[in-house]
Amino acid sequence: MSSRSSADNAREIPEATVARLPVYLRALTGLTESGVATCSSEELAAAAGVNSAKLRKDLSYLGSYGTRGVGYDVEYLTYQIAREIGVTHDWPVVIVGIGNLGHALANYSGFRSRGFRVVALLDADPSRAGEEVAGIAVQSFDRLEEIVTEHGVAIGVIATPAPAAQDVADRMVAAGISSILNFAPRVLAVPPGVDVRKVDLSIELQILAYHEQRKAAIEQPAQLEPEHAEQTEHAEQCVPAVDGALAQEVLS
Amino acid sequence: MSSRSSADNAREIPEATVARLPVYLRALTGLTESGVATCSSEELAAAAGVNSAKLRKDLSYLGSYGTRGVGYDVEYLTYQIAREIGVTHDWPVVIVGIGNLGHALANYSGFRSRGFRVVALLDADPSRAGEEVAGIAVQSFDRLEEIVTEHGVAIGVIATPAPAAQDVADRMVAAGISSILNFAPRVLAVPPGVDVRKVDLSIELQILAYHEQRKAAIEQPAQLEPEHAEQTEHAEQCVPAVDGALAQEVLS
DNA sequence: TGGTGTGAAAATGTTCACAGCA
DNA sequence: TGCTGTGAACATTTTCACACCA
Repeated sequence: MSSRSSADNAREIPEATVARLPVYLRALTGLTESGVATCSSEELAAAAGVNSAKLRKDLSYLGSYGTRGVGYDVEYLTYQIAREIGVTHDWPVVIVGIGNLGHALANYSGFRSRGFRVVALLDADPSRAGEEVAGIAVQSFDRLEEIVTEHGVAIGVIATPAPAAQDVADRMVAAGISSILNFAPRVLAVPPGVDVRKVDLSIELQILAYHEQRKAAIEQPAQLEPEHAEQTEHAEQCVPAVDGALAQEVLS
Repeated sequence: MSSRSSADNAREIPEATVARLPVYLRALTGLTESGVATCSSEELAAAAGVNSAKLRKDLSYLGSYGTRGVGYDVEYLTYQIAREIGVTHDWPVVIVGIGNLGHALANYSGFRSRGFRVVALLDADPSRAGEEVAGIAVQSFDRLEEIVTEHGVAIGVIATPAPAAQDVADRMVAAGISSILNFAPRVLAVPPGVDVRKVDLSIELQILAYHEQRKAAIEQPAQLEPEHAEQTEHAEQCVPAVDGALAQEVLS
Protein backbone atom coordinates (compact mmCIF):
# COMPACT_ATOMS: atom_id res chain seq x y z
CA MET A 1 0.00 0.00 0.00
CA SER A 2 2.95 2.33 0.46
CA SER A 3 4.39 3.35 -2.89
CA ARG A 4 1.76 3.91 -5.51
CA SER A 5 3.16 2.60 -8.76
CA SER A 6 4.33 5.06 -11.33
CA ALA A 7 2.25 3.57 -14.13
CA ASP A 8 -1.51 4.00 -14.10
CA ASN A 9 -1.65 0.44 -12.85
CA ALA A 10 -2.16 -0.86 -9.30
CA ARG A 11 -5.54 0.70 -8.65
CA GLU A 12 -7.46 -0.91 -5.86
CA ILE A 13 -10.44 -2.56 -7.47
CA PRO A 14 -13.21 -3.62 -5.07
CA GLU A 15 -13.91 -7.34 -5.00
CA ALA A 16 -17.56 -6.79 -5.92
CA THR A 17 -16.44 -4.94 -9.02
CA VAL A 18 -13.90 -7.61 -9.97
CA ALA A 19 -16.68 -10.20 -9.83
CA ARG A 20 -18.73 -8.19 -12.32
CA LEU A 21 -16.01 -7.41 -14.85
CA PRO A 22 -16.36 -10.83 -16.52
CA VAL A 23 -20.08 -10.17 -16.87
CA TYR A 24 -19.40 -6.90 -18.63
CA LEU A 25 -16.90 -8.67 -20.84
CA ARG A 26 -19.53 -11.17 -21.89
CA ALA A 27 -22.05 -8.41 -22.54
CA LEU A 28 -19.51 -6.55 -24.66
CA THR A 29 -18.81 -9.70 -26.66
CA GLY A 30 -22.51 -9.95 -27.33
CA LEU A 31 -22.65 -6.34 -28.51
CA THR A 32 -19.68 -6.90 -30.79
CA GLU A 33 -21.40 -9.91 -32.33
CA SER A 34 -24.45 -7.74 -32.91
CA GLY A 35 -22.30 -5.30 -34.78
CA VAL A 36 -22.56 -2.57 -32.16
CA ALA A 37 -19.47 -0.36 -32.16
CA THR A 38 -20.45 2.12 -29.46
CA CYS A 39 -22.74 1.92 -26.46
CA SER A 40 -23.93 4.02 -23.56
CA SER A 41 -23.62 2.88 -19.96
CA GLU A 42 -27.37 2.38 -20.06
CA GLU A 43 -27.18 -0.03 -22.98
CA LEU A 44 -24.23 -1.99 -21.66
CA ALA A 45 -25.82 -2.17 -18.23
CA ALA A 46 -28.99 -3.61 -19.72
CA ALA A 47 -26.98 -6.21 -21.61
CA ALA A 48 -25.13 -7.15 -18.44
CA GLY A 49 -28.16 -7.14 -16.19
CA VAL A 50 -27.08 -4.40 -13.79
CA ASN A 51 -28.08 -0.77 -13.41
CA SER A 52 -26.14 1.91 -15.19
CA ALA A 53 -24.95 3.73 -12.08
CA LYS A 54 -23.26 0.59 -10.84
CA LEU A 55 -21.73 -0.06 -14.22
CA ARG A 56 -20.27 3.43 -14.44
CA LYS A 57 -18.93 3.24 -10.93
CA ASP A 58 -17.33 -0.13 -11.67
CA LEU A 59 -15.72 1.12 -14.86
CA SER A 60 -14.48 4.21 -13.10
CA TYR A 61 -12.16 2.01 -11.03
CA LEU A 62 -10.40 0.94 -14.21
CA GLY A 63 -9.96 4.43 -15.59
CA SER A 64 -11.79 6.81 -17.88
CA TYR A 65 -12.45 4.78 -20.96
CA GLY A 66 -15.70 6.42 -22.02
CA THR A 67 -16.48 9.62 -23.83
CA ARG A 68 -18.88 12.08 -22.17
CA GLY A 69 -21.98 12.67 -24.18
CA VAL A 70 -21.20 9.64 -26.35
CA GLY A 71 -20.55 6.44 -24.46
CA TYR A 72 -18.01 3.65 -24.75
CA ASP A 73 -16.21 2.21 -27.73
CA VAL A 74 -17.08 -1.47 -27.52
CA GLU A 75 -13.79 -2.81 -28.82
CA TYR A 76 -11.64 -0.49 -26.76
CA LEU A 77 -13.54 -1.16 -23.54
CA THR A 78 -13.46 -4.90 -24.21
CA TYR A 79 -9.69 -4.77 -24.44
CA GLN A 80 -9.31 -2.67 -21.31
CA ILE A 81 -11.43 -4.99 -19.21
CA ALA A 82 -9.74 -8.09 -20.60
CA ARG A 83 -6.39 -6.57 -19.78
CA GLU A 84 -7.47 -5.68 -16.27
CA ILE A 85 -8.73 -9.21 -15.62
CA GLY A 86 -5.68 -10.67 -17.24
CA VAL A 87 -7.28 -12.66 -20.02
CA THR A 88 -5.58 -11.07 -22.97
CA HIS A 89 -3.47 -14.22 -23.06
CA ASP A 90 -4.50 -17.79 -22.27
CA TRP A 91 -4.12 -19.33 -18.83
CA PRO A 92 -3.18 -23.01 -18.77
CA VAL A 93 -5.55 -24.99 -16.57
CA VAL A 94 -5.66 -28.58 -15.29
CA ILE A 95 -8.85 -30.39 -14.41
CA VAL A 96 -8.68 -33.16 -11.82
CA GLY A 97 -11.51 -35.69 -11.58
CA ILE A 98 -13.04 -36.79 -14.87
CA GLY A 99 -16.49 -37.93 -13.75
CA ASN A 100 -19.73 -36.54 -15.13
CA LEU A 101 -18.85 -33.02 -14.23
CA GLY A 102 -15.24 -33.33 -15.30
CA HIS A 103 -16.54 -34.41 -18.68
CA ALA A 104 -18.82 -31.42 -18.91
CA LEU A 105 -16.00 -29.08 -17.94
CA ALA A 106 -13.56 -30.63 -20.40
CA ASN A 107 -16.10 -30.08 -23.16
CA TYR A 108 -16.87 -26.55 -22.07
CA SER A 109 -16.12 -24.38 -25.07
CA GLY A 110 -16.28 -21.25 -22.96
CA PHE A 111 -12.83 -22.13 -21.67
CA ARG A 112 -10.94 -21.52 -24.85
CA SER A 113 -12.99 -18.52 -25.85
CA ARG A 114 -12.59 -16.79 -22.50
CA GLY A 115 -8.87 -16.98 -21.95
CA PHE A 116 -8.29 -20.48 -20.60
CA ARG A 117 -6.72 -23.59 -22.09
CA VAL A 118 -7.15 -27.04 -20.60
CA VAL A 119 -3.67 -28.55 -20.75
CA ALA A 120 -4.46 -31.76 -18.90
CA LEU A 121 -7.24 -33.95 -17.56
CA LEU A 122 -6.18 -36.00 -14.55
CA ASP A 123 -7.90 -38.79 -12.70
CA ALA A 124 -6.81 -40.91 -9.78
CA ASP A 125 -8.38 -44.00 -11.31
CA PRO A 126 -5.57 -45.63 -13.32
CA SER A 127 -8.07 -47.43 -15.53
CA ARG A 128 -9.15 -44.12 -17.01
CA ALA A 129 -5.67 -43.17 -18.19
CA GLY A 130 -5.50 -43.37 -21.94
CA GLU A 131 -9.13 -42.45 -22.33
CA GLU A 132 -9.72 -39.32 -24.35
CA VAL A 133 -12.22 -36.61 -23.46
CA ALA A 134 -12.89 -33.64 -25.68
CA GLY A 135 -9.76 -34.46 -27.61
CA ILE A 136 -7.58 -34.38 -24.52
CA ALA A 137 -5.99 -37.53 -23.11
CA VAL A 138 -6.85 -38.43 -19.52
CA GLN A 139 -3.68 -38.97 -17.54
CA SER A 140 -2.79 -40.28 -14.13
CA PHE A 141 -3.05 -37.84 -11.26
CA ASP A 142 0.58 -38.72 -10.46
CA ARG A 143 1.68 -36.64 -13.38
CA LEU A 144 0.31 -33.45 -11.78
CA GLU A 145 3.67 -32.03 -10.74
CA GLU A 146 5.38 -32.46 -14.08
CA ILE A 147 2.43 -31.06 -15.97
CA VAL A 148 2.21 -28.02 -13.73
CA THR A 149 5.90 -27.38 -14.14
CA GLU A 150 5.97 -28.03 -17.85
CA HIS A 151 3.03 -25.78 -18.72
CA GLY A 152 3.39 -23.25 -15.93
CA VAL A 153 -0.09 -24.01 -14.65
CA ALA A 154 -1.34 -21.56 -12.02
CA ILE A 155 -5.02 -22.51 -11.96
CA GLY A 156 -6.47 -25.90 -11.08
CA VAL A 157 -10.02 -27.18 -11.19
CA ILE A 158 -11.15 -29.82 -8.70
CA ALA A 159 -14.06 -31.94 -9.90
CA THR A 160 -13.46 -34.99 -7.72
CA PRO A 161 -15.77 -36.52 -5.11
CA ALA A 162 -15.69 -34.62 -1.81
CA PRO A 163 -13.43 -37.04 0.08
CA ALA A 164 -10.58 -36.61 -2.40
CA ALA A 165 -10.78 -32.83 -2.69
CA GLN A 166 -8.47 -31.82 0.16
CA ASP A 167 -5.74 -34.22 -0.93
CA VAL A 168 -5.96 -32.96 -4.48
CA ALA A 169 -5.79 -29.38 -3.26
CA ASP A 170 -2.71 -30.14 -1.15
CA ARG A 171 -0.95 -31.72 -4.09
CA MET A 172 -1.93 -28.83 -6.33
CA VAL A 173 -0.56 -26.27 -3.90
CA ALA A 174 2.64 -28.27 -3.40
CA ALA A 175 3.05 -28.42 -7.16
CA GLY A 176 2.83 -24.65 -7.40
CA ILE A 177 -0.80 -23.99 -8.26
CA SER A 178 -2.07 -20.90 -6.48
CA SER A 179 -5.67 -20.57 -7.65
CA ILE A 180 -8.25 -23.32 -7.31
CA LEU A 181 -11.80 -23.61 -8.55
CA ASN A 182 -13.45 -26.21 -6.35
CA PHE A 183 -16.58 -28.11 -7.37
CA ALA A 184 -16.38 -30.61 -4.54
CA PRO A 185 -18.78 -29.89 -1.68
CA ARG A 186 -16.06 -29.52 0.90
CA VAL A 187 -14.32 -26.61 2.59
CA LEU A 188 -10.71 -26.57 1.50
CA ALA A 189 -7.88 -25.52 3.76
CA VAL A 190 -5.08 -23.87 1.82
CA PRO A 191 -2.11 -21.73 2.81
CA PRO A 192 -2.20 -17.94 2.59
CA GLY A 193 -1.59 -16.69 -0.91
CA VAL A 194 -3.72 -19.39 -2.50
CA ASP A 195 -7.14 -18.39 -3.78
CA VAL A 196 -10.03 -20.80 -3.68
CA ARG A 197 -13.41 -20.25 -5.25
CA LYS A 198 -16.15 -22.77 -4.95
CA VAL A 199 -19.23 -23.63 -6.95
CA ASP A 200 -21.91 -25.68 -5.23
CA LEU A 201 -25.09 -26.43 -7.07
CA SER A 202 -27.00 -27.60 -4.05
CA ILE A 203 -26.24 -24.36 -2.24
CA GLU A 204 -27.65 -22.34 -5.12
CA LEU A 205 -30.77 -24.47 -5.11
CA GLN A 206 -31.20 -24.09 -1.39
CA ILE A 207 -31.01 -20.34 -1.68
CA LEU A 208 -33.75 -20.49 -4.30
CA ALA A 209 -35.76 -22.78 -2.04
CA TYR A 210 -35.55 -20.27 0.79
CA HIS A 211 -37.04 -17.50 -1.33
CA GLU A 212 -39.54 -19.86 -2.90
CA GLN A 213 -40.77 -20.85 0.50
CA ARG A 214 -41.26 -17.22 1.45
CA LYS A 215 -43.24 -16.51 -1.68
CA ALA A 216 -45.50 -19.46 -0.93
CA ALA A 217 -45.99 -18.24 2.63
CA ILE A 218 -47.22 -14.91 1.34
CA GLU A 219 -49.43 -16.17 -1.47
CA GLN A 220 -51.26 -18.68 0.70
CA PRO A 221 -51.50 -16.88 4.04
CA ALA A 222 -50.87 -19.95 6.18
CA GLN A 223 -50.87 -18.73 9.76
CA LEU A 224 -49.51 -15.36 8.75
CA GLU A 225 -51.77 -12.42 8.29
CA PRO A 226 -52.37 -11.57 4.61
CA GLU A 227 -50.14 -8.47 4.43
CA HIS A 228 -49.68 -6.76 1.11
CA ALA A 229 -48.71 -9.42 -1.40
CA GLU A 230 -46.66 -6.87 -3.30
CA GLN A 231 -43.69 -8.07 -1.30
CA THR A 232 -43.52 -10.91 -3.77
CA GLU A 233 -41.45 -8.83 -6.13
CA HIS A 234 -38.19 -10.32 -5.18
CA ALA A 235 -35.34 -10.59 -7.58
CA GLU A 236 -35.81 -10.15 -11.27
CA GLN A 237 -32.42 -10.42 -12.78
CA CYS A 238 -29.79 -12.24 -10.89
CA VAL A 239 -29.75 -12.48 -7.14
CA PRO A 240 -26.62 -11.04 -5.55
CA ALA A 241 -25.47 -14.61 -5.18
CA VAL A 242 -22.61 -16.14 -3.37
CA ASP A 243 -20.39 -19.12 -3.82
CA GLY A 244 -21.35 -22.79 -3.90
CA ALA A 245 -19.72 -26.28 -4.88
CA LEU A 246 -21.08 -28.91 -7.24
CA ALA A 247 -20.04 -32.51 -7.51
CA GLN A 248 -19.93 -35.38 -5.12
CA GLU A 249 -20.75 -38.78 -6.51
CA VAL A 250 -21.43 -36.92 -9.73
CA LEU A 251 -17.76 -36.60 -10.12
CA SER A 252 -16.67 -40.09 -9.28
CA MET B 1 -43.28 -4.73 6.60
CA SER B 2 -46.28 -3.44 8.45
CA SER B 3 -47.78 -6.15 10.63
CA ARG B 4 -45.17 -8.35 12.21
CA SER B 5 -46.53 -11.87 12.21
CA SER B 6 -47.77 -13.32 15.44
CA ALA B 7 -45.65 -16.46 15.23
CA ASP B 8 -41.89 -16.20 15.71
CA ASN B 9 -41.65 -16.47 11.95
CA ALA B 10 -41.15 -13.73 9.37
CA ARG B 11 -37.83 -12.45 10.68
CA GLU B 12 -35.89 -10.49 8.12
CA ILE B 13 -32.83 -12.57 7.27
CA PRO B 14 -30.07 -10.72 5.38
CA GLU B 15 -29.29 -12.09 1.94
CA ALA B 16 -25.65 -12.68 2.86
CA THR B 17 -26.77 -14.83 5.75
CA VAL B 18 -29.23 -16.80 3.63
CA ALA B 19 -26.41 -17.62 1.25
CA ARG B 20 -24.37 -19.08 4.10
CA LEU B 21 -27.08 -21.15 5.77
CA PRO B 22 -26.65 -24.02 3.28
CA VAL B 23 -22.94 -24.02 4.07
CA TYR B 24 -23.69 -24.39 7.77
CA LEU B 25 -26.12 -27.15 6.96
CA ARG B 26 -23.43 -29.03 5.12
CA ALA B 27 -20.96 -28.52 7.94
CA LEU B 28 -23.52 -29.79 10.43
CA THR B 29 -24.13 -32.88 8.30
CA GLY B 30 -20.41 -33.52 8.40
CA LEU B 31 -20.36 -33.21 12.17
CA THR B 32 -23.30 -35.58 12.50
CA GLU B 33 -21.50 -38.14 10.36
CA SER B 34 -18.49 -37.78 12.61
CA GLY B 35 -20.68 -38.58 15.57
CA VAL B 36 -20.48 -35.10 17.07
CA ALA B 37 -23.61 -34.29 19.06
CA THR B 38 -22.74 -30.81 20.31
CA CYS B 39 -20.46 -28.11 18.98
CA SER B 40 -19.35 -24.59 19.81
CA SER B 41 -19.67 -21.73 17.38
CA GLU B 42 -15.91 -21.95 17.01
CA GLU B 43 -16.03 -25.57 15.91
CA LEU B 44 -18.93 -25.16 13.55
CA ALA B 45 -17.39 -22.04 12.08
CA ALA B 46 -14.17 -23.93 11.38
CA ALA B 47 -16.10 -26.71 9.68
CA ALA B 48 -17.96 -24.19 7.56
CA GLY B 49 -14.94 -22.06 6.72
CA VAL B 50 -16.09 -18.80 8.30
CA ASN B 51 -15.18 -17.02 11.51
CA SER B 52 -17.18 -17.65 14.64
CA ALA B 53 -18.44 -14.10 15.10
CA LYS B 54 -20.04 -14.21 11.71
CA LEU B 55 -21.53 -17.60 12.38
CA ARG B 56 -23.08 -16.50 15.66
CA LYS B 57 -24.43 -13.35 14.10
CA ASP B 58 -25.95 -15.36 11.26
CA LEU B 59 -27.58 -17.84 13.61
CA SER B 60 -28.91 -15.05 15.76
CA TYR B 61 -31.18 -14.03 12.89
CA LEU B 62 -32.90 -17.40 13.11
CA GLY B 63 -33.41 -17.33 16.85
CA SER B 64 -31.60 -18.50 19.96
CA TYR B 65 -30.87 -22.11 19.30
CA GLY B 66 -27.64 -22.39 21.28
CA THR B 67 -26.92 -22.78 24.97
CA ARG B 68 -24.60 -20.26 26.61
CA GLY B 69 -21.51 -21.85 28.02
CA VAL B 70 -22.19 -25.02 26.06
CA GLY B 71 -22.77 -24.54 22.34
CA TYR B 72 -25.24 -25.93 19.84
CA ASP B 73 -26.97 -29.28 19.65
CA VAL B 74 -26.05 -30.48 16.19
CA GLU B 75 -29.29 -32.28 15.42
CA TYR B 76 -31.51 -29.50 16.71
CA LEU B 77 -29.62 -26.78 14.88
CA THR B 78 -29.62 -28.85 11.70
CA TYR B 79 -33.38 -29.08 11.84
CA GLN B 80 -33.84 -25.39 12.56
CA ILE B 81 -31.69 -24.32 9.64
CA ALA B 82 -33.30 -26.84 7.30
CA ARG B 83 -36.70 -25.55 8.34
CA GLU B 84 -35.66 -21.94 7.80
CA ILE B 85 -34.33 -22.71 4.32
CA GLY B 86 -37.36 -24.83 3.58
CA VAL B 87 -35.66 -28.14 2.81
CA THR B 88 -37.38 -30.27 5.42
CA HIS B 89 -39.44 -31.61 2.54
CA ASP B 90 -38.34 -32.26 -1.04
CA TRP B 91 -38.72 -29.71 -3.80
CA PRO B 92 -39.61 -31.11 -7.22
CA VAL B 93 -37.23 -29.82 -9.89
CA VAL B 94 -37.08 -30.04 -13.68
CA ILE B 95 -33.87 -29.89 -15.68
CA VAL B 96 -34.02 -28.58 -19.23
CA GLY B 97 -31.15 -29.32 -21.61
CA ILE B 98 -29.56 -32.75 -21.33
CA GLY B 99 -26.11 -32.11 -22.77
CA ASN B 100 -22.88 -32.78 -20.93
CA LEU B 101 -23.82 -30.57 -18.05
CA GLY B 102 -27.41 -31.75 -17.94
CA HIS B 103 -26.06 -35.26 -17.61
CA ALA B 104 -23.83 -34.27 -14.74
CA LEU B 105 -26.70 -32.51 -13.00
CA ALA B 106 -29.09 -35.41 -13.49
CA ASN B 107 -26.54 -37.70 -11.88
CA TYR B 108 -25.82 -35.32 -9.03
CA SER B 109 -26.60 -37.20 -5.86
CA GLY B 110 -26.50 -34.04 -3.79
CA PHE B 111 -29.94 -33.25 -5.18
CA ARG B 112 -31.83 -35.97 -3.39
CA SER B 113 -29.81 -35.67 -0.21
CA ARG B 114 -30.28 -31.92 0.07
CA GLY B 115 -33.99 -31.57 -0.38
CA PHE B 116 -34.51 -31.71 -4.12
CA ARG B 117 -36.02 -34.32 -6.41
CA VAL B 118 -35.57 -34.29 -10.18
CA VAL B 119 -39.02 -35.08 -11.54
CA ALA B 120 -38.18 -34.64 -15.21
CA LEU B 121 -35.40 -34.21 -17.72
CA LEU B 122 -36.44 -32.27 -20.79
CA ASP B 123 -34.70 -31.63 -24.06
CA ALA B 124 -35.80 -29.81 -27.18
CA ASP B 125 -34.14 -32.38 -29.42
CA PRO B 126 -36.91 -34.92 -30.20
CA SER B 127 -34.35 -37.62 -30.91
CA ARG B 128 -33.32 -37.64 -27.29
CA ALA B 129 -36.79 -38.43 -25.98
CA GLY B 130 -36.92 -41.98 -24.70
CA GLU B 131 -33.29 -41.90 -23.66
CA GLU B 132 -32.72 -42.52 -19.98
CA VAL B 133 -30.28 -40.59 -17.82
CA ALA B 134 -29.64 -41.46 -14.20
CA GLY B 135 -32.73 -43.61 -14.22
CA ILE B 136 -34.93 -40.77 -15.40
CA ALA B 137 -36.49 -40.73 -18.86
CA VAL B 138 -35.66 -37.78 -21.09
CA GLN B 139 -38.86 -36.21 -22.38
CA SER B 140 -39.78 -33.62 -24.94
CA PHE B 141 -39.59 -30.01 -23.82
CA ASP B 142 -43.19 -29.68 -25.01
CA ARG B 143 -44.31 -31.57 -21.95
CA LEU B 144 -43.01 -28.82 -19.63
CA GLU B 145 -46.41 -27.36 -18.77
CA GLU B 146 -48.09 -30.63 -17.88
CA ILE B 147 -45.12 -31.78 -15.79
CA VAL B 148 -44.96 -28.52 -13.89
CA THR B 149 -48.67 -28.71 -13.18
CA GLU B 150 -48.68 -32.39 -12.32
CA HIS B 151 -45.78 -32.24 -9.86
CA GLY B 152 -46.21 -28.70 -8.63
CA VAL B 153 -42.73 -27.76 -9.79
CA ALA B 154 -41.54 -24.36 -8.56
CA ILE B 155 -37.85 -24.62 -9.41
CA GLY B 156 -36.36 -25.11 -12.85
CA VAL B 157 -32.78 -25.65 -13.97
CA ILE B 158 -31.63 -24.37 -17.35
CA ALA B 159 -28.68 -26.25 -18.81
CA THR B 160 -29.26 -25.46 -22.46
CA PRO B 161 -26.97 -23.63 -24.87
CA ALA B 162 -27.10 -19.87 -24.43
CA PRO B 163 -29.33 -19.10 -27.43
CA ALA B 164 -32.16 -21.26 -26.08
CA ALA B 165 -32.04 -20.03 -22.49
CA GLN B 166 -34.38 -17.05 -22.71
CA ASP B 167 -37.06 -19.05 -24.52
CA VAL B 168 -36.83 -21.81 -21.96
CA ALA B 169 -37.07 -19.29 -19.15
CA ASP B 170 -40.15 -17.70 -20.71
CA ARG B 171 -41.85 -21.05 -21.03
CA MET B 172 -40.92 -21.96 -17.48
CA VAL B 173 -42.35 -18.75 -16.11
CA ALA B 174 -45.52 -19.12 -18.16
CA ALA B 175 -45.88 -22.65 -16.83
CA GLY B 176 -45.73 -21.40 -13.26
CA ILE B 177 -42.10 -21.86 -12.27
CA SER B 178 -40.91 -18.99 -10.10
CA SER B 179 -37.28 -19.89 -9.33
CA ILE B 180 -34.66 -20.60 -11.95
CA LEU B 181 -31.09 -21.80 -11.70
CA ASN B 182 -29.42 -20.76 -14.93
CA PHE B 183 -26.25 -22.39 -16.23
CA ALA B 184 -26.46 -20.80 -19.64
CA PRO B 185 -24.10 -17.84 -20.09
CA ARG B 186 -26.87 -15.38 -20.79
CA VAL B 187 -28.65 -12.70 -18.80
CA LEU B 188 -32.27 -13.75 -18.39
CA ALA B 189 -35.13 -11.30 -18.32
CA VAL B 190 -37.94 -12.48 -16.08
CA PRO B 191 -40.96 -10.76 -14.54
CA PRO B 192 -40.95 -9.49 -10.96
CA GLY B 193 -41.52 -12.24 -8.45
CA VAL B 194 -39.33 -14.72 -10.28
CA ASP B 195 -35.89 -15.46 -8.80
CA VAL B 196 -32.98 -16.26 -11.02
CA ARG B 197 -29.57 -17.41 -9.87
CA LYS B 198 -26.79 -18.09 -12.29
CA VAL B 199 -23.67 -20.20 -12.26
CA ASP B 200 -20.99 -19.40 -14.77
CA LEU B 201 -17.76 -21.31 -14.74
CA SER B 202 -15.88 -18.94 -16.96
CA ILE B 203 -16.71 -16.04 -14.69
CA GLU B 204 -15.30 -17.85 -11.69
CA LEU B 205 -12.14 -18.63 -13.60
CA GLN B 206 -11.78 -15.05 -14.72
CA ILE B 207 -12.02 -13.84 -11.15
CA LEU B 208 -9.25 -16.27 -10.23
CA ALA B 209 -7.22 -15.04 -13.18
CA TYR B 210 -7.52 -11.46 -11.99
CA HIS B 211 -6.03 -12.29 -8.59
CA GLU B 212 -3.49 -14.63 -10.13
CA GLN B 213 -2.29 -11.85 -12.36
CA ARG B 214 -1.86 -9.54 -9.38
CA LYS B 215 0.15 -12.12 -7.46
CA ALA B 216 2.43 -12.54 -10.44
CA ALA B 217 2.85 -8.78 -10.69
CA ILE B 218 4.02 -8.64 -7.11
CA GLU B 219 6.32 -11.67 -7.15
CA GLN B 220 8.14 -10.60 -10.29
CA PRO B 221 8.23 -6.82 -9.97
CA ALA B 222 7.70 -6.08 -13.62
CA GLN B 223 7.63 -2.31 -13.91
CA LEU B 224 6.28 -1.95 -10.41
CA GLU B 225 8.52 -1.17 -7.49
CA PRO B 226 9.14 -4.22 -5.29
CA GLU B 227 6.91 -3.24 -2.36
CA HIS B 228 6.48 -5.65 0.51
CA ALA B 229 5.54 -8.99 -0.99
CA GLU B 230 3.53 -9.78 2.11
CA GLN B 231 0.54 -8.49 0.20
CA THR B 232 0.44 -11.89 -1.45
CA GLU B 233 -1.68 -13.26 1.36
CA HIS B 234 -4.92 -13.03 -0.46
CA ALA B 235 -7.75 -15.39 0.20
CA GLU B 236 -7.28 -18.61 2.07
CA GLN B 237 -10.66 -20.18 2.33
CA CYS B 238 -13.29 -19.14 -0.08
CA VAL B 239 -13.33 -15.80 -1.74
CA PRO B 240 -16.51 -13.81 -1.11
CA ALA B 241 -17.61 -14.96 -4.50
CA VAL B 242 -20.46 -13.94 -6.68
CA ASP B 243 -22.60 -15.60 -9.26
CA GLY B 244 -21.57 -17.10 -12.56
CA ALA B 245 -23.17 -19.36 -15.48
CA LEU B 246 -21.74 -22.50 -17.03
CA ALA B 247 -22.75 -24.14 -20.24
CA GLN B 248 -22.81 -23.04 -23.82
CA GLU B 249 -21.99 -25.64 -26.43
CA VAL B 250 -21.27 -27.90 -23.48
CA LEU B 251 -24.91 -28.19 -22.97
CA SER B 252 -26.04 -28.80 -26.48
C1' DT C 1 -27.13 18.52 -25.22
C1' DG C 2 -26.33 13.95 -23.47
C1' DG C 3 -23.93 10.82 -21.06
C1' DT C 4 -19.65 9.97 -18.30
C1' DG C 5 -17.27 10.13 -13.94
C1' DT C 6 -17.63 10.78 -9.09
C1' DG C 7 -18.34 12.76 -4.45
C1' DA C 8 -21.63 11.98 -0.88
C1' DA C 9 -25.56 9.51 1.20
C1' DA C 10 -27.77 5.27 2.16
C1' DA C 11 -27.83 0.44 2.67
C1' DT C 12 -25.74 -3.73 3.56
C1' DG C 13 -22.36 -6.65 5.55
C1' DT C 14 -18.47 -7.77 8.89
C1' DT C 15 -15.94 -7.54 13.04
C1' DC C 16 -15.33 -6.32 17.76
C1' DA C 17 -15.99 -6.80 22.41
C1' DC C 18 -18.59 -7.79 26.17
C1' DA C 19 -23.06 -8.37 28.86
C1' DG C 20 -25.54 -12.07 30.40
C1' DC C 21 -26.95 -16.65 31.06
C1' DA C 22 -26.44 -21.87 31.73
C1' DT D 1 -16.46 -20.33 34.01
C1' DG D 2 -17.27 -20.50 29.07
C1' DC D 3 -19.71 -19.61 25.27
C1' DT D 4 -23.79 -17.52 23.20
C1' DG D 5 -26.19 -13.52 21.56
C1' DT D 6 -25.91 -8.81 20.30
C1' DG D 7 -25.31 -3.74 20.38
C1' DA D 8 -22.00 -0.69 18.40
C1' DA D 9 -17.94 0.37 15.43
C1' DC D 10 -16.12 -0.36 11.18
C1' DA D 11 -15.91 -1.70 6.25
C1' DT D 12 -17.81 -2.47 1.92
C1' DT D 13 -21.18 -1.92 -1.59
C1' DT D 14 -24.95 0.35 -3.79
C1' DT D 15 -27.48 4.20 -5.11
C1' DC D 16 -28.21 9.02 -5.86
C1' DA D 17 -27.61 13.21 -8.12
C1' DC D 18 -25.07 16.34 -10.44
C1' DA D 19 -20.67 18.64 -12.00
C1' DC D 20 -18.27 18.43 -16.07
C1' DC D 21 -16.95 17.90 -20.61
C1' DA D 22 -16.97 16.05 -25.70
